[in-house]
Amino acid sequence: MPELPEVETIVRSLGPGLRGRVIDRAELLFKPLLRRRPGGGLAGLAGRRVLGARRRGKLALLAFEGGWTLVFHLKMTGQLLLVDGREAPDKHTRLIIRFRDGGPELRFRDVRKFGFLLCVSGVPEESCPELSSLGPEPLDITLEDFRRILRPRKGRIKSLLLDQTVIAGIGNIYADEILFDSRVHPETPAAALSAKAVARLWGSTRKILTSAVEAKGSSLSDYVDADGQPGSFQFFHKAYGREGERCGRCGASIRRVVVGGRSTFFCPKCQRKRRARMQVAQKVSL
DNA sequence: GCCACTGTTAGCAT
DNA sequence: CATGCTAACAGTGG
Repeated sequence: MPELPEVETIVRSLGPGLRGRVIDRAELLFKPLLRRRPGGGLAGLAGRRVLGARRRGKLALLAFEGGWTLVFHLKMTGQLLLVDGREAPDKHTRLIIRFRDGGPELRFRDVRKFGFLLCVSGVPEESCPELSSLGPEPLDITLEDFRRILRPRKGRIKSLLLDQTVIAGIGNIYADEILFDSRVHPETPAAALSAKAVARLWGSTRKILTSAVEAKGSSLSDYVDADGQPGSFQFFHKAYGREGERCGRCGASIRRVVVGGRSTFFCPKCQRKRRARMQVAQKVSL
């Protein structure tokens, strides 16, 4: 489930262990992993020093001296791990990068083989569409801009939160948690959201993603950080994966439906489609 | 064994 | 263009 909080955690746990080290060689064990190599291929990595690791959307970027960058997408089951080279790699290891100091090596593991790697020379935002097509970062965008990107959209809000060209880094788990927190029904057309609902959605996005980063992400099956440590945000999920359990706010039973082909968990009572109207009616009757 | 399901998204159909 | 569905892969659980 590497979404924004998981990729952020991976990148943070990678930086201190990689910065300043010089590559000896890279061994590509699964050729299709390397989707493009405008920079000339992985052989050219030998002798290059790591400058740092950063994140954009769900992509992890490793920057090297000389303007080279490795861009990883972990998709569903990808892992970036720092491990002792004496440990034998398993059959899911797709790439190994060794360093001249003989210290821990960087391995990319990916059970389902959906992940990919790009090797780029120059500014990656300028040369790869995988980066330039991404929408704004959800933790950087202002409420005003958030309104602006949702207003013209006809689609269902959940599908839009998952659309990386609209906003980058949110996946299925955090979309459900954000919608639950903001009490917005996942199937609400974006254009139909009230100004208040959009403001709550923006606030919940910041709140959920920030606390998920603090908890080092959600570990449900494969995700661990570069040191092999799981995150703990799964213990704080209030909607995702909780079908049939009690809603922590109102006690109703959490439901599972399919929205845009994705499992969607929500509270049918807290997250109503025409909530604003109902509330007015209730207030009046009081 | 078979079928349904899984965190993502590119690519195709509508 | 926007939106919706499926396949790509491997593993797991019923």
